[in-house]
Amino acid sequence: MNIRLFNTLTKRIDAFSPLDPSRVRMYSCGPTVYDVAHIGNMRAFLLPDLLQRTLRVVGGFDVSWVMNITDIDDKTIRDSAVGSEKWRPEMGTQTTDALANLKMLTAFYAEEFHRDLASFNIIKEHFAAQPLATDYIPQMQALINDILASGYAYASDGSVYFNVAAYAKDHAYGRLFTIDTEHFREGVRIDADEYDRESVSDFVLWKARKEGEPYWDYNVNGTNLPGRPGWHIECSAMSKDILGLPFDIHTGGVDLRFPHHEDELAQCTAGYHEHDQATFWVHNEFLEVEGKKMSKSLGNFFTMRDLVAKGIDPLDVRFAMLQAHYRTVYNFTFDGVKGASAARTKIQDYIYDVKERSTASSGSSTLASELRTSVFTELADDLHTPKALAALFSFIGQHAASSLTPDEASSVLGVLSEINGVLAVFEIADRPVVIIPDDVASIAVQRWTARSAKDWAESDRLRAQLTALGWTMNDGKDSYTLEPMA
RNA sequence: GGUCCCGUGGUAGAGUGGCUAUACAGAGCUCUGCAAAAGCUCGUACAUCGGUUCGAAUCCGGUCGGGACCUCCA
Repeated sequence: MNIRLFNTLTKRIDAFSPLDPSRVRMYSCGPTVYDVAHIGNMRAFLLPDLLQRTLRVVGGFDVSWVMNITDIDDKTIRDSAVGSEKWRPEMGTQTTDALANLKMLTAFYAEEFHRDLASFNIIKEHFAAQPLATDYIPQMQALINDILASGYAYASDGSVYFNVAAYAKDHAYGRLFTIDTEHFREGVRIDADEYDRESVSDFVLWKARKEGEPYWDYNVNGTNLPGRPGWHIECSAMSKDILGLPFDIHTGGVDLRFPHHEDELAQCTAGYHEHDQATFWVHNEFLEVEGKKMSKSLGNFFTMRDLVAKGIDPLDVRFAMLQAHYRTVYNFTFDGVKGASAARTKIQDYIYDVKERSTASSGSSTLASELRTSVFTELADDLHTPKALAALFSFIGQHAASSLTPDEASSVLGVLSEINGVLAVFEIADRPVVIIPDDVASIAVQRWTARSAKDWAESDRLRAQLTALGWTMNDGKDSYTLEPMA
């Protein structure tokens, strides 16, 4: 099925097709590993996951998905410095080697990051690579050299800056973001002591070493400029090295459109002489919590760990996020997650029921292909997950599991499995076997006997006992089932 | 200061110039000894004030509110 995507570069929904028909190459801006992921981060990681899954399952493409890990920046340096309050014993023992300290801190949070991704069913097998910025320093330095050679950068006090004005004379700057040059930065406070650059809009490619910070030597025309890479250069160099330019899709949060992505693009044009770093740029909107911007000061800032500690299943959060389109602000609420949990359970139960009715065969049926088409059409339309879920619910409402023939059940199950290949919030499996404790089982037997004898008083007494033990007894026509109460 | 986006029922969240989103929660009904499950039905919605129109929640403008970017930020 053909996939359409909103492209920030063209500012409209375009039909997608990969440059190389054999595979889609996709790069996602990943986390800066100085802390555990919050739910806003999770939404940003959910978008590329949904996208790559949709490309595979709905589009039928092979996907090479790369998500970088930024392990060198102001925050990771700050938090890994000797004497940092953020240092935790689990990270190891700090030494006078600043780079080693940085590596310990970032390795610790990278590990946490992988755990958070896994809890969201974003699985490592889907990644072609998860490169660390510090492993690509030579490539970054080479790119900066190329940009210098092109005349779009200058060195100043040991740092190297990108010259936006010079670049803008020859190339479009502001392709992903409409820059209002008339009022650019008017009224915006600028840290006066921070820069030696020629223009406030110039951005740093290489930052001069500060005492006590990790650094790499960098030979520029015979002069050593010890320092570290700027943030934007990391993604340009890694995406080119791993995927090659231009590649198909670049993803990130809306906040990255400018300056991060705009600058990545400019660097690739200036240094690699590629007009397009990527042909499609896809950005997810932010989320709010209870209608307000998530912030620590408002007390509505939640990490995945916070939610898990509250007893929330991360997959319920994933499901809740699927109910909103990725390009709209999503209002995260605890009631919403509770509702999402109920809704997810309903579909999961349906899947169990269908599985029970299905045969081993995996044929096709009109019903199944209707379901497939209705859901896939929505996913193919700029990842419209809310409509995809609505289509799924409508199908379930119209086709109770009990109404399906075994062959239909088999084919429907196959389609549900395909759908779950994108949504990734269900399990396609037999209903888990409930382990019934002996005392519960024996009371149930007694109650069934009493009930069969129409001894309602005794029957109700025993039901109360089961309820007290946390079990619900469901009376059927000829038999009963027991299930633990939620 | 500039440039944008959004404001839908108890909640989350689609969509559309006149025709059921969907889900959760709630109410009623059916089925049941009772219950559970399941099925059926239902409810008060489109921030506000004007304008355009035969007709607007949907288009235009003002107001109020939330948010984004211009500055590290998913």
